[in-house]
Amino acid sequence: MAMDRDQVLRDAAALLSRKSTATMDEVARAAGIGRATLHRHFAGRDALVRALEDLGIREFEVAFDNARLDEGTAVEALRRLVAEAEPNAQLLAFLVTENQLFEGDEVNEGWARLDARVGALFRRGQEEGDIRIDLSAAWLTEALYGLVGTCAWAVMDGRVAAKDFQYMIIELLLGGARRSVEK
Amino acid sequence: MAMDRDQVLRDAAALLSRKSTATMDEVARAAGIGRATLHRHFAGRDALVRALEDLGIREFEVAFDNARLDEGTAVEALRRLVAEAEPNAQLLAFLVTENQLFEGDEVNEGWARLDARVGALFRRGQEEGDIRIDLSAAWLTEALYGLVGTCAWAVMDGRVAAKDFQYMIIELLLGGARRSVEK
DNA sequence: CCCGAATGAGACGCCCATGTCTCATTCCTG
DNA sequence: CAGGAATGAGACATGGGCGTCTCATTCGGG
Repeated sequence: MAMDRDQVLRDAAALLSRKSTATMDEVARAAGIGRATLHRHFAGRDALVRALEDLGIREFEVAFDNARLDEGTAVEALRRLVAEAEPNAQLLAFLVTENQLFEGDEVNEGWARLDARVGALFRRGQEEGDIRIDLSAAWLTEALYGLVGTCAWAVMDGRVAAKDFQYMIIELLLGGARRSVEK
Repeated sequence: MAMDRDQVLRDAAALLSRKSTATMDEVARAAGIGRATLHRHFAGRDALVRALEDLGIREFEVAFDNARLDEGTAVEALRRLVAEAEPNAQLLAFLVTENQLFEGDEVNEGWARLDARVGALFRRGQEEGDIRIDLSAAWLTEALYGLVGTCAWAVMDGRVAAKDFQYMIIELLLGGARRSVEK
């Protein structure tokens, strides 16, 4: 029928990224379907959020695959990763803040997988001597998520130009704000 | 009487930082007062959040003052700023995510003042030649907030040691993750 | 010591989002 | 073209949090 589960999830993500308290009715309208239909496919709001979580994890698994994190230097891989993640930055921003709600109870294992891949990437960079070892891989992982989410918000609010998304994140994350004579 | 408005706000902030959906009843219990008393002092949940916003802005105004943003180099001032902001990092993390809800309607002007001060600090650093000019002051401001919030979450989740708070933020923000031969 | 103000506990009623259900309609399928 | 499945719109009951109120109790100033 007209109902495309993944498209509905994407529409829901687009709305909830901006207004995390949106009603099921608002989500349904945003997706162009009836509230009843929304409930037929997602047992409830909770199930919808879980589905969004699954979608996000799937998207980022793919993004990670496309970024070929194992090829080239870790720095190069990181650049590719940010580029691949950009289309789903809003979804990430939503899920990161939403996850604060899941207080320990049954956190989706997918996040651990993603964390592990990002963490491994930073560790590889550290072993190769390209990434500082005084900043833990765990923190760099969190910081990457945080910066992506922050930049996604900044773009939505018009404080950062959309075209600068990748540059702002990568340059700050890798090079920092301080101006150095020679890197 | 026993009711200390500011202390109640601090208790509320401590709880809401961890569980942003906490009930008015939970907030009251966390503050050690009755729900009725809480309502007597704050017209409603919305008023409570606004009061928290005011508290946060006041705290950061003071933190900014204490950091003496105009003294020394911008980089030094930034270090002092992060140090001064640390005690209120959780509150900032809460307010930053909560502010996403205030969709344009009557945003507290205090944020603009704070933004202006941080932005001016980064611009000063750029003019002095210590801060990169290819990263806009607006983005650096957002990134600072984002990193502080992210690190606060990471500390709460135990992914970053509390004692490393300032170091992780300042070093990443200023120096970036990339290891350079000489700065 | 006394009196007034503030508090805590609880009882309501209200509102809104949720989740379920029905029924007419539309759409695909065979 | 006919039948069945899926959808949309709406009605309905429910729950939970919110806001208000009352009343007994406690605290503190005079």
